[in-house]
Amino acid sequence: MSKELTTRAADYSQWYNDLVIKGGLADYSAVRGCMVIKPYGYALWENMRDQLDKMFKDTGHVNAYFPLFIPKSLFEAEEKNAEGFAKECAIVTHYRLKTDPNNKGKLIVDPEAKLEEELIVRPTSEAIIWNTYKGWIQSYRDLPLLINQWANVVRWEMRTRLFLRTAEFLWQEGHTAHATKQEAIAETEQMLNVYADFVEEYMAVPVIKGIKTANERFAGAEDTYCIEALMQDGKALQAGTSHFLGQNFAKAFDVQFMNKENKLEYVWATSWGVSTRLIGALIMAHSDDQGLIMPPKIAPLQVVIVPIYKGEESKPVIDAKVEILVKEFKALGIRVKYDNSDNARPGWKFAEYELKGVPVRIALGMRDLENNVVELARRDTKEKQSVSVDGLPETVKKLLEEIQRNIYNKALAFRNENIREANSWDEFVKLLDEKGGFISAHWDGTGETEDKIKDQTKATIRCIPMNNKMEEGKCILTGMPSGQRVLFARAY
RNA sequence: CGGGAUGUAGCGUAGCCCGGUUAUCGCGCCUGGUUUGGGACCAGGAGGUCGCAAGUUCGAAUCUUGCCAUCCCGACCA
Repeated sequence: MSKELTTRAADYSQWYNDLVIKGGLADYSAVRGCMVIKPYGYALWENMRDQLDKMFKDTGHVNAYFPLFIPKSLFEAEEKNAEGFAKECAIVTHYRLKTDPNNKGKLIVDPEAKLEEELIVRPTSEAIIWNTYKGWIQSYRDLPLLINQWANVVRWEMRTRLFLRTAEFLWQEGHTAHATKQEAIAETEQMLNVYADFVEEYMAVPVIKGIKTANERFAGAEDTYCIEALMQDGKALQAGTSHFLGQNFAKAFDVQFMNKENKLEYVWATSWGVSTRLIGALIMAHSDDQGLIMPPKIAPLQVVIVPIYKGEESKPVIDAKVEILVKEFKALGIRVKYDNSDNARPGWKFAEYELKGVPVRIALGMRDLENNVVELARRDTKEKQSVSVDGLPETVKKLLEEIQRNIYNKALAFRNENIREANSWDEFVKLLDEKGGFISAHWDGTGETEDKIKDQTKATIRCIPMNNKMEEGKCILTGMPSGQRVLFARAY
């Protein structure tokens, strides 16, 4: 099997596709715009999901599950939200097939099985959830309601890309209800921080926390908070969003509660989500021309051990030694695989596990055993060293931590090098075309100007950074006064 | 959804323009052997709805039409 990878310099998009496919994360499917997540990719998602799930629960949330289908009348209740998603909805109109009388063996939609009311396949679940919450919330004592669901959603995208934008994808969506505006805003901010902590600490991808402009805001939200990451090609990627929904959904679905003063009030809402898109961010933030680079904390496999044997008699000796090591690794909670399969030689295995991004590789043969050492190779720097077998699990544990730090620091340095200030339109355009990355610039605060900049350069305002420095200046396009810089970038 | 490209064994491909024996080659796979410190070698072998469906023809991988999927560019997009 040819495992030649396209290089980043030759064709960045193709490089990305090659990593996803040849790295065994996902496959194309027979369904337009939908992909198959393969076991290796799904194991990565499971590790991400499990950690996030723990963090959600640590902040007081519980999981539930709501239906895939949403009656059209519910879907349209919150107008802005419905409008925002209308163009990308899949709709169920019938509930039965029948044999084609004119073409035996083929099926057609039974025209007599038309639904009274069409069902929308959820692009997000606010509608069905708020319709349900109406029945669950009567008093301030029922609040806050802090629920998350792990689910699939469907958005009928015109153009899809593996993990980054597919018609169906996996995600989690948190939907909370609160008695006060302040509490809902605090929740929105808290979950943004949870996302940022997760992405930085576990995925080793540095993010910028910020607030979206009105143009980029979630349909139906009062405010959308986001974390933005930078990819190696200089394009930004929205890695997660957290929305303060105000009372928009409470009013649309008539969700009121009795407060302590015995007065009816509409509840305050938030929603927040991250998706399998994060896997795309992970790939594009760290990987190189040899393949994927997995951050140890969420890598499906942290360590692979490859035996190097000469003749049949040495194999059992190495197997026996490794068996002990594997037990020790597992005792320390290290995800390890011993690949003693006989159908590939060591060199082939080395290349294969580099492609898959396994953080640490251990090779050992008789020569090593005699000297009580192994060859320890790290994926991020490709460095190899000979280390003692004594205390090896601890050595590896420390190395995994070091790799996690290193790839984060590398991504952070790259991100920081690629935030540049622009003080004129010419400079802005030049930076965008020649360097990419985030461009920090003044903007007059209007949607019109933002649209014009987007039309002319394809750059959008990624966010207004949190705790942004206030600074008088002039909008790079219109010259109108501006009180702070915002971050522009071309984005995925 | 518009423009461009692609689809032949698990992967990568030749053949297609100009229709005509048994569809080419490499990798991988299976068997046996030799091997194993950076993508091993020898010998033998298996594997094909030529993306799908109609049509033209004595005859279609090759020509025509429709459809499906993928990639790139655009439009679109929390």
